[in-house]
Amino acid sequence: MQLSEQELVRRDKLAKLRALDINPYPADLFPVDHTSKQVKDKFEDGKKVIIAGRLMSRRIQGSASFAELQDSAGRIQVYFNRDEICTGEDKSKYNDVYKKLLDIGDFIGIEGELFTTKVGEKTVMVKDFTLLSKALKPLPLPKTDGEGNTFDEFNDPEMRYRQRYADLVVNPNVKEVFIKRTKLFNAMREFFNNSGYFEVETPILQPIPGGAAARPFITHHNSLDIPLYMRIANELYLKRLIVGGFDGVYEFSKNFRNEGMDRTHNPEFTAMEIYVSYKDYNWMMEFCERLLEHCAMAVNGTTEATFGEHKIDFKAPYARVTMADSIKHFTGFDITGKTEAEIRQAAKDLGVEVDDTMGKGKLIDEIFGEKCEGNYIQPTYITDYPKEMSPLCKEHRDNPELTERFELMVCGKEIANAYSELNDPIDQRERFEHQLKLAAKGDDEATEFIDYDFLRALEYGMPPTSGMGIGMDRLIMFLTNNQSIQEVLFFPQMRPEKKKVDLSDNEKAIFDIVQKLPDGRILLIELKSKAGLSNKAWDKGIKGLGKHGLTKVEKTDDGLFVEIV
RNA sequence: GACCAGUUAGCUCAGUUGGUAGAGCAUCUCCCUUUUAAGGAGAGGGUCCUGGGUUCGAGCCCCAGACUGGUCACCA
Repeated sequence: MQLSEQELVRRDKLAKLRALDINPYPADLFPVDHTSKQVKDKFEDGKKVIIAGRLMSRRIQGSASFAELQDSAGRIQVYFNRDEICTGEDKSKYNDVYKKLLDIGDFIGIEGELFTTKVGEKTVMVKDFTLLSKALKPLPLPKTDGEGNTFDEFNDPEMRYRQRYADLVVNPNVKEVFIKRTKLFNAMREFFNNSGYFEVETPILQPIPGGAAARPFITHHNSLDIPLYMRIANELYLKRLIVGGFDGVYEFSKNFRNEGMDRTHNPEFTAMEIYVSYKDYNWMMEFCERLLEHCAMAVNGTTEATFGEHKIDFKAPYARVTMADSIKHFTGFDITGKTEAEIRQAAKDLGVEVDDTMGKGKLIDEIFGEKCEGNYIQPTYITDYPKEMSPLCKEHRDNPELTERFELMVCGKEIANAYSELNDPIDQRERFEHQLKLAAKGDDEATEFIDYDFLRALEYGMPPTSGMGIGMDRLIMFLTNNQSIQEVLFFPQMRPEKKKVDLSDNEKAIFDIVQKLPDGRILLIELKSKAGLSNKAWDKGIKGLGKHGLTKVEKTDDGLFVEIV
């Protein structure tokens, strides 16, 4: 492993600390009694506090120094004064340990007294300090001035996502996003629990990946010798629980889809699904808007949110538009009562790309996606989707071509999807079979598995039920104004980091020659001609060997020599 | 999958027609007892993403590749 100069310096300091009999990684608990925030909130001159955290900045002025300590709650200024820390003759704890052997990033514990500086900064006067953990790698440390301008921000997305731990230490706004994420989950859970619904866990490893159409991750169970799939949705399992007699069940479900990755898609993501018996989708719309209003308040303290250029308001109620009305409004074309051929022609006339594998439902969805979806900025329910694209949804009570389904659109993106759930087992079986036909025809969005156990459950009888799924990652993106899903996942999926090759071919070729020399030493010119490499290859090779510390070039009066180190 | 952009010191970034690789912060040494992007003086630190090619000479030009970001395509 190649260490940078700064890393070597820190390892050297580690050794010096040990030589002074200071354990850089002590086992003892440190009796912290205040956070940085508590120090500031309950500030009293002269109060004794014990705090701990990372040393994040230092301004050393000879025998006194100001520094900043960062803990989970923020930062607090601390003041190191030589004569306060070293009350006797021996000043080495300040002069050597503090000034020379501590670094930015180290965890230290401090016992001190509160005071206010001449410029009015609440500060902890250090009476004694303890090294709690030495940092061997320098943090990518941004600086912020008095006006909040940040300099040298650690902002390379690749580095930030690969080293989220460093990102969280140096970018406080990143931590804020994840705090809000957890607040969202807590608020939603609280809302459901207060409504009397029951949080459950259902299988992640499923023999049949149902409840959605997506390519699953496949794995294999050795003892059973069967394929298993990582769930793409949990819908069919939650419905089984409604069959089993629960009134309302919900689950925060990590789902896995083996599809493309981009700004809004990660292979694993979190959906919340809830099913409530004896309700329909109209009730669910009312429930959903109350839920989101509650969550927005809990996360941001207001129902309003900014997303990119848009101001959105989660205050209930939300507009409701049927899909047919929406298409009519934005295209002038009325899909009501039209045949598949007529709709296909209309799509072509509107410039929407369609092909012959698309059924009626898919065609309507394409038109909606292309011409309408993007227009809904404020939360809006789009209702009454075509039957063909909703195989788990109950037929509309007034129109057999439609389903009782809504999606909630925000900023042109879907964040919730809900049905009056289909509970007619015979209809459900026919819909599944129809999906199989669509899949055979080439529709890659059609489900190609039939879950017969789920059909058996329905045959025992499922009460009328409304269910809803919410994309939690998307929702938190809206609530924190992040355009990328990677910003709201601690550890977004990345390609593995490339492993460094030990020696390149050029380096090997040259090193082989050097190794075979009787005295391990040769004129550089001679070695170059023996290697027979192109100028560039030679240059790269010999420099590379030097870097790896395998050979060195020595200049003497007789010329340049290469020798083995 | 396609196209565009990027990859240079620990971090953020410059880098001239192709001619000894730079700055700020960080690091190291010295000075400094109420500073706050502290200050002053000095020093060290580089696989210019990788591999080929052109050239007397490549961070820069050409080819291939890796990774990242963006846009599009895909995505119940």
